[in-house]
Amino acid sequence: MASRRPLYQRIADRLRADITGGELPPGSKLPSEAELAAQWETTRSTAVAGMRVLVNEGLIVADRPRGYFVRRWEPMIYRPQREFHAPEPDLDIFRQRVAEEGDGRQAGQSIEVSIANPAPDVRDRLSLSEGQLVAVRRRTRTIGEEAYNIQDSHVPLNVVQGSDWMSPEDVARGTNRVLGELGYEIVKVLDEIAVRMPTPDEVTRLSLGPGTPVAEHVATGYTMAGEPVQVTRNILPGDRHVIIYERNKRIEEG
Amino acid sequence: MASRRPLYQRIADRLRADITGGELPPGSKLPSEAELAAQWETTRSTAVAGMRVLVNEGLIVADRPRGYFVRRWEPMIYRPQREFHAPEPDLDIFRQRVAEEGDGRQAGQSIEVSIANPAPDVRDRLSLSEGQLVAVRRRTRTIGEEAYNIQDSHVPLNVVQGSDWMSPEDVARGTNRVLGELGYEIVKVLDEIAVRMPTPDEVTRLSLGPGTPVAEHVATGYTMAGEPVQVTRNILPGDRHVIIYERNKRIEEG
DNA sequence: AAGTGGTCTAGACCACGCA
DNA sequence: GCGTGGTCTAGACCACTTA
Repeated sequence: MASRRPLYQRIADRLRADITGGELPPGSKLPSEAELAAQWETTRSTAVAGMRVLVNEGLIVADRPRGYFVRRWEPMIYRPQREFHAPEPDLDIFRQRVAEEGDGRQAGQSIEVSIANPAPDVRDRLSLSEGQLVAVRRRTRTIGEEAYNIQDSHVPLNVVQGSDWMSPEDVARGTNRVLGELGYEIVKVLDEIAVRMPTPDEVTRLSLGPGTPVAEHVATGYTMAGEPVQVTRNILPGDRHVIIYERNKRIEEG
Repeated sequence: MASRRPLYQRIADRLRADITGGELPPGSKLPSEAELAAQWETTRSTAVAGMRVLVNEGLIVADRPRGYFVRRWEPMIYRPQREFHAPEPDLDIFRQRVAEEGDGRQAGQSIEVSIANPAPDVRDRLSLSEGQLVAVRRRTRTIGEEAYNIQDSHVPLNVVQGSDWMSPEDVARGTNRVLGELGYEIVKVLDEIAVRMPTPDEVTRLSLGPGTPVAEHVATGYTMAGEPVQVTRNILPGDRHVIIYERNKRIEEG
């Protein structure tokens, strides 16, 4: 019997089918909890449980007190590879996208620089000994009021102390070039991408809705000598980014 | 006042702090719902709501009727780049990992081949016209009884019809080499990685717990002539994979 | 048999934004 | 003021596993 399936899940199943099937396109309004309770001859609590399933799947959002709506999906392109070439590559895509939309929202970023004890995973990746400090460059990219992603770069303090790397402003020539000028040109990068649910801190900083996972992209930059000099952690909300790479066979085999 | 924060969230906050702070290490048992309700002088329903928060964050799992436990995190390395060189690269890592664990679980895979109408996004990426069919090679990798990831490869039917590509067995020399032998050597690959919550179908196929996001990795392979010949979609559960890339500056600029 | 989480009922009061 | 979702209470019955 299919009716062994709990009622709140059957409610969710039905609405999910309507959404993926196109009967309820992105942006459209769903029945209210009270209406659903009536339709299914149950209480509001059970209807609430059904809606919660879809919210946690990232399919719908509650816009109180207007109601539930089918979520829109408009990801931005994210290309880790480009960062080698242009100083602020995806910020360009970023601005371009907003310009295209013409909705008056401004793309921007804010930068903070500080000195800190590295987190254990950063210390590991930079092969630092206990007590060694790092400079941290924290950048938040925004569109309108909304934060789009967070990037934290970490470099051993002795490498960048007193340089432009620590300027809390946009460095036009790119911070990687600054590292090069300091004698620490990055020639190899290791990218690690993990997928997880956000921490509560990330939820507030990125104003994430429930059911929105994040990609955590950690790029470790190495010098010619094979020494790690920079660890950059990007937090990318899943509903706003697609990560893109290109690979060429001949080059990789060369 | 901090007590403006809903009670069920304060319950979740407290337990989350104990988990991330190390007081409740991975694998340890949490209080039962009844115990929590008593401790916080509320009803079980509210305690349930608190636990649901942590479950949806992927921090804990309910192992009924034993109780709630802090989730363990043991990801596998996933390297899209390796696929150019070895035929079954991460399956090796796969087997190695299981061997290391020595827990008797067998790593394996099952393969199914079929002919189908391509999904719209696959048709797009392969630049097919309406009505053109594709061959689909669907592979599920397992450890013990548990599915670890799903891979669906799509190639225009006329390219691989009658070849080994369509054999529903492990092709030792690799399916990419088969494509090469057929005159469609892949020399460039575009990787797209999206992050989202799983569909109900994926939840059952991969036996995913709640609060587990997935990475959807779509690799489109191009021939020397720049024509797309193969679209491979990998679904990677977030709790079991870390995606790794390596980039070299000199090569990329060459 | 006891204890666990899973589901469900039938209510209640609240903050919020819109008409 | 009204309808929305957000939260909460005080119960209930169930399936399942372990002791």
